[in-house]
Amino acid sequence: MADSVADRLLAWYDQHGRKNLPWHEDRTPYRVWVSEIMLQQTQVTTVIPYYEAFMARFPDVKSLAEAPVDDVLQHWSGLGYYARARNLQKAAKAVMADHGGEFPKDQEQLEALTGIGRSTAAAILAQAHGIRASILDGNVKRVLARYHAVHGWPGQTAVLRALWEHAEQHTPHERVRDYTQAIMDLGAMVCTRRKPDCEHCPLADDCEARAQGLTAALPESKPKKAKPEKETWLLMIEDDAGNLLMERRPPSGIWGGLWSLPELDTAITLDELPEVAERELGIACDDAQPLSVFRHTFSHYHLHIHPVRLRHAGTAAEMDNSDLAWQPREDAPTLGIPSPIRKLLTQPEQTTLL
DNA sequence: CACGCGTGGGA
DNA sequence: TTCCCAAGCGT
Repeated sequence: MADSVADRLLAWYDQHGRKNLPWHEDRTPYRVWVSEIMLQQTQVTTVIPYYEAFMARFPDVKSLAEAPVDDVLQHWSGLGYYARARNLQKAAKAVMADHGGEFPKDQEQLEALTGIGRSTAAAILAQAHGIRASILDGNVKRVLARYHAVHGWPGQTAVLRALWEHAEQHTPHERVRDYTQAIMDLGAMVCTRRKPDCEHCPLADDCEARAQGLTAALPESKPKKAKPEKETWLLMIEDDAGNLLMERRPPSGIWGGLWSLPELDTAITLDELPEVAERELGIACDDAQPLSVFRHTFSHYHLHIHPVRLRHAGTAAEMDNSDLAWQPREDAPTLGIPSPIRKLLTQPEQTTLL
């Protein structure tokens, strides 16, 4: 009989595993936690520079808890899934208020923190404390779905239950920290979604998917729907000094909590625009000019964006509305701004024409 | 439970 | 150009 899955993964990890990622040094619960949240649905190479900057600005839970939310969102700007950033700070405040500034070493209490689910809680326990806990991220799901030839899409309850069961069965009692990293690394480096490198896989000998010729077919993926087309109108209101009017988006929905251009979700004529802007925003403007329409693709839909330029005569006064702010067009470094909007502001001529 | 939530890179 | 995906979680 071959060595256990854990033994083979650990031996492979010693030879080939990733050990020099930024969050591998000084594995405090805080540093592990921030890395795990950033890495949710986000690739390692994307995360690295964000992680470095975030840690420099917010070196510990206390600094994160006490920071202005716009400061946190600014450091998340471009990473996507912005609820993660808001939840991160909410959890940091809870750690300060309810746990004396120390992360609980308990799965249940970790999961009670906003944004920490079963897998992230386990990762913190295993990586920061070496406590035996099982993770099940996309990499592990793929490895286990193939090794055990689990059919069905991982969103299905029965499939998820089976995968969690396998994950817990394989988790060793020793070297949990390395094992957790090892099985993720195998999924990321060998047992990849496309073109898996089975020749160099330590689990190939008794991999069920390999034996049955199902490697490419597993894990199965959810049947997808066509992306709907949506439309929106964005107001680029500029004053005489070249400042643009920005508006904070509502906390839920796309780009929640970030700063963007004032938005209208219904078409209106250019003639009506100044009146609507005055009524909705309290800003007097004129000279409405349509710019080139462009299309931005999100995960679940396409968005046709109609930018309209408006002029605000005079220089902007202080706003009494905290969800509106005048910002220089070139750089708005203290605010979290979504990438497509940032692009529109800084290089409007380079946006794709329709 | 199904869906909403972003972005940049690769095929 | 277009599609798909990558260290999930909240609702």
